[in-house]
Amino acid sequence: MIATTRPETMLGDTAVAVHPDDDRYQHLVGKTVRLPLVNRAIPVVADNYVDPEFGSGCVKITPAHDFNDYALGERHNLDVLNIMTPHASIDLPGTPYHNMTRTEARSAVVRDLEQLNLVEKIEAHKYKVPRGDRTGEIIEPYLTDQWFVKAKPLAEPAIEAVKNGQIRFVPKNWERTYFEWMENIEDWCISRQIWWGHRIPAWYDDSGNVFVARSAAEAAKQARALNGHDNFELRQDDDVLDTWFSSALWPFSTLGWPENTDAYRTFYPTNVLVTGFDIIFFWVARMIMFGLRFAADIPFDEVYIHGLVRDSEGRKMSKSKGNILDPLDLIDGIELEPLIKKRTTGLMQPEIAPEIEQATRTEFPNGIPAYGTDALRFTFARLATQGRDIRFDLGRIEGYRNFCNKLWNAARFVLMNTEGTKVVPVDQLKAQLALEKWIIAQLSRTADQIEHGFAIYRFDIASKHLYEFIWDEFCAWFIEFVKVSLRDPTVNETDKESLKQTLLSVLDASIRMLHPFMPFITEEIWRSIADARKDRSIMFEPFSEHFAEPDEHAVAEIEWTKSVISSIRNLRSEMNIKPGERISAMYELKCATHEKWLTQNRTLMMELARLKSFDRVADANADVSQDNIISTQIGDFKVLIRTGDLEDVKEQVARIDRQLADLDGQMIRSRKKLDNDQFLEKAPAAVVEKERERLAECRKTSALLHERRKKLTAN
RNA sequence: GGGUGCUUAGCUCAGUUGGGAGAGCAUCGCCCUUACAAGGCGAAGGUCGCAGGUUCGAGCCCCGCAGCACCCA
Repeated sequence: MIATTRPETMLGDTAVAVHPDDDRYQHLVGKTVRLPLVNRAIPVVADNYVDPEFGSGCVKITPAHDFNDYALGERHNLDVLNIMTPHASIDLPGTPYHNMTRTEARSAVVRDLEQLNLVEKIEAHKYKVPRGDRTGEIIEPYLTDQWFVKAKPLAEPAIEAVKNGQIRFVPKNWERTYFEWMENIEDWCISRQIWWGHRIPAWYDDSGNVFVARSAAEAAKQARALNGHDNFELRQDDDVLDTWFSSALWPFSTLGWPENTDAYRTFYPTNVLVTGFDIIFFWVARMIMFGLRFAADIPFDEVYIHGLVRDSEGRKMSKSKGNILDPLDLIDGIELEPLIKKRTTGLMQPEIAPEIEQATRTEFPNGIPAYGTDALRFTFARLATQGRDIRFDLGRIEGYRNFCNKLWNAARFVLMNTEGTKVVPVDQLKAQLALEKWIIAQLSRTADQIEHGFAIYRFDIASKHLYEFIWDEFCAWFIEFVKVSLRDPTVNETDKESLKQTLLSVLDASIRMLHPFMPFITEEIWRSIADARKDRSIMFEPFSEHFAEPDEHAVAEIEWTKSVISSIRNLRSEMNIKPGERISAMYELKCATHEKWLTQNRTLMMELARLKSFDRVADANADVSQDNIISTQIGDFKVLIRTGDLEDVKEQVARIDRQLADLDGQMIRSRKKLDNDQFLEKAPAAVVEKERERLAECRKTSALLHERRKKLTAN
């Protein structure tokens, strides 16, 4: 008793197989059985392929119409009987099934078996049916003659080239994928039944002899030599080479190979291949195999594997699925209706158009706004992480479009304030002021991080640091500092000129580093910086430059200044003081360094924190006891502000309580750690010290919050 | 069936030899302050899929489970 999902193929059965250990059928192995309908005697064979638990434990074997059956047939030397024509109709002259289509034959076979009372039962069975990508037609195995490339001898040196580090994958873990495939490589079928491509260079004569040659003439010559006469007709193979076969030749065939051209000598091997993981074995592996075989060398040193851009639901973008995002539409923008039209034309399955239209209307109710080339390019750089999927999110590109805008506006400010200022390389700046040294140090650090990011192919890291430098340091702080200083009558003209030059030159250096990520805006800004640049291009300028050692003292000073300003802003916001309103503030200081820093940056603090006065008090605690005074601290530097009317006391108390609860939790954890002898003994000293500092800091803050809370609730 | 990978804030994702988690967008509050409202200044939001283990200490290392994705057959 056997089961099948394709009854018509039983016409091509050439054996019945059972499991070698299956006691039920041991006695039948080696005997023959009679195949109904066509009355063929076929052997019973034993093979591990059979699952004795499944069905009756007997499997019908149709080598010409099933991959597994074919393999089994090879093992047992079975007849291979192809029962169909290329058009999938039955090819069994002399039987009633001859010329039936496969579906007609399926019904006929079932009917005839039923008539013979040979059908035990018919039951529904769910299984995966492979379908053609283009037509949706069901695909079933069919035995034909095709050309294969013997892969193992090619694979061995290709595996070695990666194993010994000649070729490196980035990220490295893709080597596993490569090895997995290469070490289990099977012979490569290179015949393709399509109309375009490189036609297989094999010719057949009338007697079925085959001649592989570079040209028809050469094939004819071979045929003449074999047949001893000219009386034959040669027919070239109808199939074309697998597209990857031609692609595998690409690294050297494009350079003139097999001629020993200049280009070939110069550019083979090249240094890096950038591609997607989905074609590591389709293309990358085959280029390596062919390169080693035909060009006698690896085709490239490094393979950088990037992620695959998917739609917002994580599906692979596909024209036939109608979920593609055209980069040009992201750059120029597109209205909803044209977008729908674009997505629903040329579909392979036109019936899904309404579905696509609905999905498009939901996802892009207003079409797609124009984001510009620079924003798109920068977004992809930021998204180029080591993951395998990049789910495209319009929110991200919008954020980076805003970054483009930010840069443009910052450049406007710089240009407006630096007329007549000469731009110079950063290491030639005079830069006497701490805030100049600070921004240069930040720029220098950013340059290091970018260089590092590029070196390890982490474009996301490189672009992230540029973004943060430009927005969070240059725009948010440096420009604001410069504004204040340029207006400050106590700052002398020499320093102001120097400041302008630093401002302009740091912008210049920044956009040169940004240029690979945002080519158009940076070019435009760069040319605007000096008249002499009108007919030149940023493309030919140095990407980065030499920076002197960062001045850590200046960095500490300005970072401290920033945190004083931030702390005051924080207090103001908590007290609901309007941003424009000038308030009085006081401070208590205990160290000479702070005193010096304060003196030097007092104006910056007063302006950027919107203060009308900023005076020293001897004892902050004494003042804190007054009404409407609250305080915060940066290390042991205390800041107090006088508030107006306190509104929303409840809300403030609630916030303080939340903060206190949070602090309590932290202090408990810290104490627990510090009470643990094992921790003190085994953790590095620096970690222990950090924990102690954290606890001390928490205690200070906690005390301060308690004070503030007491005052709030007392009124 | 075999292989590979993923699961972190409402969404999309970072998190580099293990030392108490970040970004963009969205959200909330206050501001049209002369580069920028596509902005400024603040804020809120996460028992890092679940359950064990190793460790003084785990988002990160190990075992198991669940869910998802892709590749090969």
